[in-house]
Amino acid sequence: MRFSQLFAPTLREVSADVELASHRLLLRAGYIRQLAAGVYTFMPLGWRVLNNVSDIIREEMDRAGAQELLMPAIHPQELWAESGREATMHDVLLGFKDRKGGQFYLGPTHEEVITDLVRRGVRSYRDLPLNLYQIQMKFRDEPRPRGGLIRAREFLMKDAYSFDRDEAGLDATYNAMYDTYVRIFQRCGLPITAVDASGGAIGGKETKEFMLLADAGEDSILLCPKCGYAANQEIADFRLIVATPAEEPQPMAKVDTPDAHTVQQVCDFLHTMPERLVKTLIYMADGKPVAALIRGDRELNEGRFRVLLGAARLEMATPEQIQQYTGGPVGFSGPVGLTIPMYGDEELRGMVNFVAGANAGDTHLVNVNWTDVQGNITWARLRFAVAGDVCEKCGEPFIERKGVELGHIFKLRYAISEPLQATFTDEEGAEKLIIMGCYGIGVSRILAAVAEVSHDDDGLIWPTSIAPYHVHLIVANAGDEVQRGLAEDVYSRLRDAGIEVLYDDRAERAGIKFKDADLIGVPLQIVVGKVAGEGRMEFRERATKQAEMLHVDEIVQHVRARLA
RNA sequence: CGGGGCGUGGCGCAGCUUGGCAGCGCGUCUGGUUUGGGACCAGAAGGUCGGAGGUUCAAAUCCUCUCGCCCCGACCA
Repeated sequence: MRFSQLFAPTLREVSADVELASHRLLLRAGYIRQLAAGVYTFMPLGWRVLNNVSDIIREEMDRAGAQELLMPAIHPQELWAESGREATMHDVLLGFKDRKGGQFYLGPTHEEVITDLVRRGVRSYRDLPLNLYQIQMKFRDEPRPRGGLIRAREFLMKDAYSFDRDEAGLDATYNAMYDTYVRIFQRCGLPITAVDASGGAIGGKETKEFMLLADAGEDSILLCPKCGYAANQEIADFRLIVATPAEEPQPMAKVDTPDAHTVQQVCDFLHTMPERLVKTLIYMADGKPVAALIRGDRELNEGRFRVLLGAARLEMATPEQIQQYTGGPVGFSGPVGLTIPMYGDEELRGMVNFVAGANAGDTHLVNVNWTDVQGNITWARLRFAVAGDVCEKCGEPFIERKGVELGHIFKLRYAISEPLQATFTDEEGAEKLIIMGCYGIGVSRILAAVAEVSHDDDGLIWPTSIAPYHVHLIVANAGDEVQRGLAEDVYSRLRDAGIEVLYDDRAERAGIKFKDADLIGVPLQIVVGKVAGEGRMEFRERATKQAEMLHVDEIVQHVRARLA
């Protein structure tokens, strides 16, 4: 490709509020342009990288026996109603009505469509197993798109869905996908950490997320430096260490705490610390009120709480509901005198003389002890693990890191096949539900992820496997006949050898071309300049900036050796 | 959803507090000098100041509404 014909408008500067390095550099180097919040164009360079990533994914998926297809992005509302996910995923669904008034959604994911397809096409155990995938734009109305391609509303995704006869079949497919994912990320040059994760709204335990550890990430990951255990904070197990109380219980007392409805306000007012306070959160679990008790400085793990309750829906109570069930306003709830079911975080059992709400306006209780609480409390692990908590397996303190989720493999089991009644007939003639798995990769997010981990002050640095071109050839002075002639010669020799080369033939000053080359980040650079008369040129590596002089006759061989 | 910020030639920004001919840098075009790390000189083109309404002799500037974008936080009591 001749740079003079390439549509890659590079930018010297971008808006000051573009913060992430990946976002800024992809914009500056002309890979992407934003059209609307979380909606981007992939320009020729960006699209080439995306296609290289897609090719790697295809090769590895096909190797694992999966088959590619392409499903519609437009989904009839009825299908989403049938699976029950129109309600649970309502907030992220983007859609429209057609001229007859029919409601459609733009696919945020394709379990419904693929399961509908398979239930119509699969009758017998002889038709299984199946593993079908596609690479396609997904549409999600993210409440807050951010960080460029890291969280977009329209993004390219590889999604695969497996259909097996039984658990053993699903296990085999799941394990094969795990290995496939490891290979894919490795080939993209991404250091990935596979972590235990939660199945989100669908539930289920066997699921792994493939995370890039980076500050730009939105998920919190807990890592054990000793045994290698790694998990999303949503699910991380930890060993509880309860300090034995050194204080004698004091008599409970009521105190006025006007206008103090947050933990911090109460602490400021009473001159105490959040860890001396029991916070009482009122939730509605499938319509019934429950209370979660947690230390003032901790965060409730809602997912864990929901699973503990066995509830399908869990939401915070409204101020009106809190008044109704606790007798007090928001911000003054406490375990003393509460009559709704209470669930306490295990960590609280060792607390003495703590502070809690009095279930009355502008009032808290001090020196509360568990003997003051009449109702029954179910003790359980309710809070999130944090850095410093110790590993369940080996007792080593966790390290906490941010992670960007690039892939997710997940045993769906019957979560979709049951509501959609996707069944098959087994050897004995019995009708059984198909057991499913799903496996996603954020393809466009990989573009950002690689940019995030692989760049320097001058620009991007692509790994050869997904770089838009292999070689960036520059003619320092395009007006010089000798230089020009040699550059053209090198250009055709490289192309004849099947090497993808971006040839900067523009009549620009050399400095501009060097800057653009470093920005764009093609891994190998060749500069034809002053010594062109001797048939020699500079060969250099973008990542290290190391350069050597080579003769035109050895250039193809040399490039090949570097690409191998 | 809550809070904050920003919308001004293609891009990045100043001007707004205190209303009075719309500016700067980059880019673009023309001519010349340059030519290995985002050159220099001279000249030129290019903007209904996001949109609507209002106040005023006069609005980019003040007021109201609205749309868009960015950031922080999201029912944490």
